[in-house]
Amino acid sequence: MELSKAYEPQKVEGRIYTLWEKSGFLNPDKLPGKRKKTYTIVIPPPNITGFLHMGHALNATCQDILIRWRRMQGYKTLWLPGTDHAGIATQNVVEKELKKEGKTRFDLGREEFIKRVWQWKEKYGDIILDQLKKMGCSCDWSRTRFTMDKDYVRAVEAAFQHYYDKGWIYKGKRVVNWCPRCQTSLSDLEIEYKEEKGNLWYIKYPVVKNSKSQAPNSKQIPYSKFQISNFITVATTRPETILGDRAVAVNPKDKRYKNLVGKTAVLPLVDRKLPIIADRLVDPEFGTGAVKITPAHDLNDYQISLRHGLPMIQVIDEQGKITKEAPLPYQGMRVFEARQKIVEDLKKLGLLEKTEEYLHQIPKCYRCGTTLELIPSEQWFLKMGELAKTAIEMVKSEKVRFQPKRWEKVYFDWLKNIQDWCISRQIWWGHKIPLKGVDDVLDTWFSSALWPFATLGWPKQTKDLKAFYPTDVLSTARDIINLWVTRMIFSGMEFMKKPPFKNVYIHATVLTKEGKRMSKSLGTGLDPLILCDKYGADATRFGIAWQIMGGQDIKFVEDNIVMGRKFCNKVWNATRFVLLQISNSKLQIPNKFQFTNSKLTVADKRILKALDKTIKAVNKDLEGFRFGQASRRLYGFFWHDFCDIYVEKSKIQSSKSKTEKENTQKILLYVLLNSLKLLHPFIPFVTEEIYQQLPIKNKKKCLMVEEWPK
RNA sequence: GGGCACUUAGCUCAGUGGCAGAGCGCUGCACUCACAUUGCAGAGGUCGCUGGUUCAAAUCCAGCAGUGCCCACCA
Repeated sequence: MELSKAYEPQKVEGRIYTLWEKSGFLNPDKLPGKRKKTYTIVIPPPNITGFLHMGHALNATCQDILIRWRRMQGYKTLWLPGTDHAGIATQNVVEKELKKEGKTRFDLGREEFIKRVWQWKEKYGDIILDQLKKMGCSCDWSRTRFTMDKDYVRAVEAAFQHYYDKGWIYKGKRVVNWCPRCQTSLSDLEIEYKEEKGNLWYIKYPVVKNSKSQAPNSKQIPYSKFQISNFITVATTRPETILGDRAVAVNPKDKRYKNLVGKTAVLPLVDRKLPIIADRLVDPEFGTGAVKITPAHDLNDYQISLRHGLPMIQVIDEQGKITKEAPLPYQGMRVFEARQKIVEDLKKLGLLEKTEEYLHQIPKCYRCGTTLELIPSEQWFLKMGELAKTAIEMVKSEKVRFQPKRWEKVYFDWLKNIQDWCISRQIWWGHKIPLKGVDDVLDTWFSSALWPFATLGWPKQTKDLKAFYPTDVLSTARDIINLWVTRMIFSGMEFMKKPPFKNVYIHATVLTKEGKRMSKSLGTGLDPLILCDKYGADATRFGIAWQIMGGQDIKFVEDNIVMGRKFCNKVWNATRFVLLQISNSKLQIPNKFQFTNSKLTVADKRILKALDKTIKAVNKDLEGFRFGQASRRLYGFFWHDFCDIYVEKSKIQSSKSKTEKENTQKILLYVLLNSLKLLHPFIPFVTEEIYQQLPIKNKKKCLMVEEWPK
């Protein structure tokens, strides 16, 4: 047999992936041998709008290394793939398409629009899964799931019903984050804050003259029907919301305003009476120490309003426009427009004391970037009390372990201050809330929360569910610890009475060389498939794995992929050398014991010992999710111990006896074969290709199902 | 405002108490040799700064400076 002079991944990868698919070994039920213990990973389902980015590539590499390693160790391994319908994200993409045709989703109507989304899904939804194949991922494609499959819909309905029957789902009018563009409420976790320059406006509110007192300086002012005595100044970043004001609040300990508490202020432009109240939430250090209270459009103010029994007035609607509750001149104006006019009007009345520049965090929709409004709205909520308690307990008792451990803190901090989960969304693409007369759909994460067991057939008690639940590892990004991981944990406990996984591996974030976030919109993204084309999928995987050190973020440099490519070529060529040394007739793979009684040279003993040490160390590394250490160890062993030292020494044969020469040949083949096995989880294509071409007798059908070295 | 990380060679990073390391890049030499995607040799570092603990500190402790990320109701 003949290997080309250099390894050419383009000629190999497609063919080898087909070999794996045809072998059936991606499916745990078709793996050879008796396999009692299972090892399961469910993939974090990428959005159907998604394309593979470096984060996916890294996560896919980690998961595939683990799965291939365990598969070779004799586990019944399942890596279950799938995609998420990603409510808002997908709806937005399809809406953008419609926009090109000059249409909105309302032109089509709900039913027609959803049809459109399904068409889109059928056409593009699986692209990202094909990209995972290019990376060499050994998922069981026969079990691919989608969060809106018929069976999955049943799981979502069953889960909803369960919570409903328990009385944990309720309807409530709350001030929620609202995206005027997506026309839906959003949960706290779906907000992104962006720092923007704004102003802090200081506005003078007249104070009504106490009817009993005879203050000499009281007067009637032209713009108010009330007699006023003096003014109280409040500071605000959003003057347009004054239209919805219901009170002015100060801190109860603030001496400056002691006399004013209990009196009444007048809301400029509206001429509404506002009680002046005291509440501990008011920070006397900020602004003037007096704050306007707008219960309908601010979360703090809403809290305060509950304590003081203040009613809401909604002055901003779902479109982000001023409502009819406001005075006529402002009605129908967009928020920003109204802001400018109100500031002008206040200035004219001499009620604008001053304006300061102010840098603050503006809430944005994490899907479309539109500035969010806070508006009161009827929504469905899921009570979090018991569920949160269970979730905390699972991690505290170490039934679920975070890896690295420090991410526990993010998890606990969120759960300890948790609010009830707003599970309704006013979009069209998603799971309809299974109640009569409700058009809302469920938050995407409600269905994602069921992923580890709904994909295995729940609520039916399937064979798969019994065999593969709970899973072993969840490997995911840190930014969805609370959006997703937390919710899977309490859902798993609620419906399966067991946590959905034993380990949560929070992988590194891939940054640019400059330490910035990789993002498509900023043009700082890097397409892993381009790297695969340029250097090969193995090189890309190895280069990525090389950089995964202790969960530290990775400033990505291509240099490591170059290293990966060189390494694959080295493995290829070392094989060529070994094959030249051994005879052409098919050889039996030497077993370890054959060496123990033979006459071994110092070099022989050294390489065998080094191999042994490497096997043990790599196992330990992988058990601890230390992918970088494992790849460096394998690299060092193969390139230096094996190629530079042992192979080079083997070339000097003149002084050797016949036995020694035979030993050398056996050891070359033995070490090579074991190296291929050890390297296979990291660089599966090249090692499989070589294995397929090795002229040895007792071969398995694929290296993928060879026995892991012991 | 709170939290979590990070700072070591030109670049990207290992090393967590005992002679400063890797990959990439760079310099020189070597292609009838498995591999020039190679081999051999080499240059390159006050381990962010200041103190402390120790026989011994890149490593442990304290403080400072800088960078990044996350959370948060300061209007």
